[in-house]
Amino acid sequence: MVSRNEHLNRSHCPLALGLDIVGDHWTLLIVRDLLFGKHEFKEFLESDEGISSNILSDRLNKLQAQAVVQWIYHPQSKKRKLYYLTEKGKELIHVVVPLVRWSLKHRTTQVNIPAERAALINQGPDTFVKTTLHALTQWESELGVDAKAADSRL
Amino acid sequence: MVSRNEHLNRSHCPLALGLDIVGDHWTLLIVRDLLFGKHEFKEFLESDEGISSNILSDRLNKLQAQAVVQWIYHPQSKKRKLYYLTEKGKELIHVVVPLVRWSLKHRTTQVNIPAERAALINQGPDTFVKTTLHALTQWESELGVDAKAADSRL
DNA sequence: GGGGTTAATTGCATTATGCAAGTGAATTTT
DNA sequence: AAAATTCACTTGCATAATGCAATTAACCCC
Repeated sequence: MVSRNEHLNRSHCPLALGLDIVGDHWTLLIVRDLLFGKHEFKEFLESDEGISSNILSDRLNKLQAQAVVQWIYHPQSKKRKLYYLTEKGKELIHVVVPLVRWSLKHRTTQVNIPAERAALINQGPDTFVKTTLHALTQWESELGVDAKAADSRL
Repeated sequence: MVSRNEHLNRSHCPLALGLDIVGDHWTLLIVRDLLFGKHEFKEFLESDEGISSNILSDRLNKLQAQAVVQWIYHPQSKKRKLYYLTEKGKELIHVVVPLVRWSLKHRTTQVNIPAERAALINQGPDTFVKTTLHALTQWESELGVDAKAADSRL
């Protein structure tokens, strides 16, 4: 497994602790996919970002270790895993949305957002957050998952 | 200079673009110091995080290239530089604060925050943002700096 | 039981980071 | 005005993380 030093010299500043979890190029992109309804390894791999499978595997492990992500087996197949965000993970939406808003406001290059999502963003950040989280809760109840439960595997 | 690939395969998702700028271990910690009134190379070096001088130098250059940071000479000395946040840079406070809040809410380890800052945080995020930004504007007017101006060096 | 899927893991080249030491210009001290 | 010190970097080098392609192992489907 690829290992990331979480830097022993680090202060105990909460920002530094947060950055130990999400302060890299890939982690929040995976969280974004999870927020927007992707659940499988293959789906993350095939997203436009072009993440490679070893990095994806490493980040999913680290997110599990931080209780941001959990998974269950696909109900129809033991070889497929369905990853999902815990409550802690879902709350990262409050970090992701401001970063997206900052990026949109100050970008110098072209950006592409799915039309449906752009429409939702235009209804304001609060509606966007509420709608996005509601869709996840919906998925959880269909799959019989409890995102609040502690992971017995940890 | 240390160089960071901004990953040519990247999608044009605004989150990915934002992460190309702030998606690493150090950048937001430097922004935090700038938000809280630090201005000199030496001050960043001496912060509790223990950043090394080559990385600090590299990140300050990248932040300047992204128009997040600018600098002027210290009014009393040509060998000292005073770094400061542009408007674009100051708006990163809307990313930093939610990440700190997330971290405080979900931390498993002890954190240390300066007493004065903890008191300010407890007045709520909006007051915290307002007070922090007001202090920066204050500094700017004392130094005769215009954070809104485009940097002619770019 | 052969072929295809899915979720990884492995090997290896490239890139980034961490640390110590060094540089050079600008100030301060003597 | 010479020497020492401060400040903002740079350089060299060992170590760690990343990117990419290829491979593996378990599972499912027929």
